Amino acid sequence: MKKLSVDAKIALVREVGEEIVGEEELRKLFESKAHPIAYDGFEPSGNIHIAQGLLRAINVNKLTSTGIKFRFWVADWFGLLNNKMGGDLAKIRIVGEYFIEVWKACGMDMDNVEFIWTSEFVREHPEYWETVLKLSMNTTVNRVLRCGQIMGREESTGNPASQIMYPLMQAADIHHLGADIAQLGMDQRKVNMLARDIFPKLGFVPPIVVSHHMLMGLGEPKAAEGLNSVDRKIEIKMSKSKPDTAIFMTDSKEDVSRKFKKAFCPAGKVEDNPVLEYMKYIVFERFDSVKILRSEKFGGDLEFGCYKDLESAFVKGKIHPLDLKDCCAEYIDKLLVPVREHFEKDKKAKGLMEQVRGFAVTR
RNA sequence: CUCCCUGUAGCUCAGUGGUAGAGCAGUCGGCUGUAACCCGAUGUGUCCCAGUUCGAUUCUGGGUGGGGAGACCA
Repeated sequence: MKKLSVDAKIALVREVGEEIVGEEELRKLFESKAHPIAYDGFEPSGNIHIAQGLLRAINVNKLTSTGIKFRFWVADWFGLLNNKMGGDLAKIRIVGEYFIEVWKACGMDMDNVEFIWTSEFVREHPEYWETVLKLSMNTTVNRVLRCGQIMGREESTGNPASQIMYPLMQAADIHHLGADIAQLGMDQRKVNMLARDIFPKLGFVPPIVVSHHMLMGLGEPKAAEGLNSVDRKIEIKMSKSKPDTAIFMTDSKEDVSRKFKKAFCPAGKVEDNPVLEYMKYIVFERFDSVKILRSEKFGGDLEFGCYKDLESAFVKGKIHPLDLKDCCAEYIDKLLVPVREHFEKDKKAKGLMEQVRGFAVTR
């Protein structure tokens, strides 16, 4: 691996982080450690879409290229707490294995990624609970409840006490995983901030928080009036509960093009344009040059070497939304080909996929 | 453990002793070289069981799920 300067490393982290809290600490971290630890956690649940698959891999690889080692927290117990897969731990574990296979297949830098299962880790580290209790003593019920959005729950009848446990446990994760950096999505920032606030009281080092962008869903972003920018992003993010506005890692080519065909894509507009967004965050991250195929009737083929050029051409009306859609679908599909192949050829992976497909999706 | 309230379409809710509606969402079609907007179409749902009744979603009882309060400590 070629040596990067601290500035170059920080620049890469900035590419991943839509928000970085503690940038000065990040500089010191890179100056003092060759291999800082970053963590991300995920609840295994049902299908895995490209924001969790492709985008996650892109971000992880950027960070590991700076020397960062990633710890992936396979949050099986959290999934249980959040009633994923009907609260069936056995199913949750199978889905967790399935997710890992997807990342293997889509090019994640597995040499610098370690997967740690919550249920196993906690069993081996009972001191984890002491941290949970101490955290609970240093914050308020209101503050913990305000972290509720990290559980991604929409409406719910009743307020399970798990809503208290979950954020406290997640904060404890950061410490016990030895994470210097909490590298989760913007939807997880509230717990990370909670951890930054409380950790000093317990004598722990507060994490640097690098929050990545939440890829929006393919539908028209609605119902977003009156929300602040973070809440809005969470509201319009890609969600497996709206299957036609999310591209899944194991979707067929036909699924991909059908979904893009239905996608919201206002001509010449950059804001709230999911297709353009996927071009930026995924396609141009993985391809040096992108070709838009058009018949002579519409002006012939176009080629772009970077996202900015494509964006300005689109804004000027030089690219029709339908051509952009077809192009984006084509390139995303190219990225899914190896995933499909893996799940076709690898027996273990194939078995996992079939089991996951057999599970009724709870939420 | 006791009492009160409550359970109707994916969501928010109407409604009637004679086999159920609205808004939003969704799906489909039309319009545009995409989608959206707009227009049109589209709802195999009354928590479960028993009873009363010619007939219950509507009444009664039990069960179960949800919410609230009380009781023990005083």
